[in-house]
Amino acid sequence: MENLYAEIIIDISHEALDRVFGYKVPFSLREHIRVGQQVAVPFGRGNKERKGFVVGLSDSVDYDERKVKEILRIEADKVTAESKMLALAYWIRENYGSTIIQALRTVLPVQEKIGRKSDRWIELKIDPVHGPALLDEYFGRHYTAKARLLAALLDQKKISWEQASKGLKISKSTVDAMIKEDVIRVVTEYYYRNPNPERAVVENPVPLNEEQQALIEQFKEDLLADRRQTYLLHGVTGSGKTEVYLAAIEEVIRRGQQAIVLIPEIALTYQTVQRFTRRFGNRVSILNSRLSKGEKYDQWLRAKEGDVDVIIGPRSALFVPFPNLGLIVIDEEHEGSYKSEQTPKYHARETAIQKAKMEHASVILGSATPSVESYRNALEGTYQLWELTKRAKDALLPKVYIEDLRKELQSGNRSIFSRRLHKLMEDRLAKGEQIMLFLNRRGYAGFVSCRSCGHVMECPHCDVSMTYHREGRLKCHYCGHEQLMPKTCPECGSPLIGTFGLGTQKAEAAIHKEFPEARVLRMDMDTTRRKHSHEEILKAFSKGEADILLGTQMIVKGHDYANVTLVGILAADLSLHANDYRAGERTFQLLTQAAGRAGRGRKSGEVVIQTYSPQNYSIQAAASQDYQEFYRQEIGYRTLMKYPPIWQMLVIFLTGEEEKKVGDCSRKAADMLKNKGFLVVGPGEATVAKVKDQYRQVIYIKDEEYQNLVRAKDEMEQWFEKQDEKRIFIYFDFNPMNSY
DNA sequence: ATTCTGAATCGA
DNA sequence: CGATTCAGAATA
Repeated sequence: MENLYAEIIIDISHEALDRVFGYKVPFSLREHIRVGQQVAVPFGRGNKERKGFVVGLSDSVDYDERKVKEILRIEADKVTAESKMLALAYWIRENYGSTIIQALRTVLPVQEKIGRKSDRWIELKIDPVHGPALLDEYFGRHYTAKARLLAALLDQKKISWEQASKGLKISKSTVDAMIKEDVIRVVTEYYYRNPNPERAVVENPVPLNEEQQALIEQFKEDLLADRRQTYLLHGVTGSGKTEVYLAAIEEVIRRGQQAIVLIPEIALTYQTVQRFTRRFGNRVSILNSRLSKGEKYDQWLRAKEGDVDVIIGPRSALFVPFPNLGLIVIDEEHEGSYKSEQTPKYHARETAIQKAKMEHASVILGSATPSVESYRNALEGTYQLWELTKRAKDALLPKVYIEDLRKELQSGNRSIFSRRLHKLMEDRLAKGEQIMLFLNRRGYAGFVSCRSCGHVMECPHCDVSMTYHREGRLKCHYCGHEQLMPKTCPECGSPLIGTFGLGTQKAEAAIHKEFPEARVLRMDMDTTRRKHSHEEILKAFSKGEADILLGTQMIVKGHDYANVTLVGILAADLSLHANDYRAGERTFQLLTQAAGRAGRGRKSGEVVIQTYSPQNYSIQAAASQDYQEFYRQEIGYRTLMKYPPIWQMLVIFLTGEEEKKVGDCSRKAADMLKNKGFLVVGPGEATVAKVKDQYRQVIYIKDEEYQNLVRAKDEMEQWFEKQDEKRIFIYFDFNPMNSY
């Protein structure tokens, strides 16, 4: 018989090992080995045992046959990657830059098989007709334990092991004896761990309005005509996007297919799951990092075995192995959390579209403020544009004021509240209506500096200012370094050293000072550290336990409060001055969403946006709730500056301990790339030029074609290999979501 | 990532 | 000159 060989990817993430190795399949594994399985193999000079993925099987090997080693065994407790997952992993590696093993780990977020949970039941094996006779016999012989169990079984048919041992005090030997007598039997029922806490009470769907119905009709038509495409569902807050998702998923389930629903963050899981469970019952589950290993594995298995139709989760839930995927929904598709922060830095939206293409499924992207990329794709016809223009019920758009903080300062108002916001807050507090205050806390809130000499306290390992925390401690957000706040300035010795900028704690203090009667709930990193504190705070607020909810971006998402009639955005600019090309887009999205929180009930709402740049188009467009106008301006800027989505951009990020080496290497790399004809910007220092004592340089490459950037990445990798700089590390990020 | 190898360095 | 250290190569 011919030999069988396997192509194997070794589970070590290193460029030099980023290729297949041929191994002999021993005779004993011949029948069992499959592509995608994880195996143990001897590797390296010491034949150290390593894990690997089988990515191919063949009857020949492209290597000196005498040197080919044998596979040791198949790893039975590891999950197998299906071939479609392997294909997706290769696509991710190609398009985002990583080793294949990193890509494989990405598409297999659940790797470990965990033992199944089960219940043991004791059942009667004999015909109950003979029960009373046997019971008499037991009593006659004073077999009290046996009699107790038999009596209970005659009464209940089926008793759990738990109840038998704890409640009836039956020992295992009694059970064993009765099994031997063929009187009873023990059955083991396996069940899935279920992390969905919702009771499956299915309600009738809310009837769709005309707009929604038209979209679903088109979706049905496309399914019938075997057209699969990506739809961009653009609908203002409160226009009923979720109803469209639900109806589309229902169509897909009706055809025996399954759906994946991606949400931007875990905090939104609870409310989403609630709505989906009300529609689809217990065939809805969740998959996210908060689940235990066992729960994760069970959800993965349920999906694979067809026990659920819908899986809800963040980015990584994209990789659930449904047997017949019909639809992927990406809610709030503009959110930055859909881009992975670790290598491979894949974008869940693009990857979902690729996955859908491979599996012949549809994709629905939903947002009130679509990403510029997606909206452009929709306008160009790459995606199908779906618009929802009517707000559900009779809710009105809120009235929005822009307040110029420069003018406030000129007229002597040094408070964090503009006069208008102050007046409106007084009004709402008097009427007993609720207020949300939103602090766009990105950037320099809470830094410590000296009023005499201007010295700013910086982290000794990173090139950033340290943030003030309670109890006089200074913390670095980049490396976690902590030190005590000095009493005097370390530069000039002046005692006038203190915190500046606007943080949530400071804002809370200001509210207490100006509105001493108001009850305030603060929601930020500090107050939501505990597991469910997030939900608790929001629940308390919705129950009316506070008048004012003060918080960072986390308060603007998803929640509806009928009694909130005033939303204040204390400093709209902070996100505007981030140094990346998405700053305007992010500001528009944040402001639009924050404004959308006002007046979700009967009462109409008002929104006050406080800013130092009242003329900025992102702020203006957000105030008038005019997405098209924002898009028109933004796309003009992107075109002018050759930024995505008009052009494509690759960030090459180099770090190392020796400042000069990193600089030299970056310069040489940039020169090399320029010589190859790429449009190179840089190299330059990263925004934060040093983190954890590692110096950071960035090079930007722009091109009209994404594939050329992939080529640039490949060129860079090859070139870097030759440089032999062991102490420098490079990372790639395509069309980045954050600044460098 | 880990191991093995051979060259470079060290100490007597 | 043997022992020790270290960078480099190879991994099937």
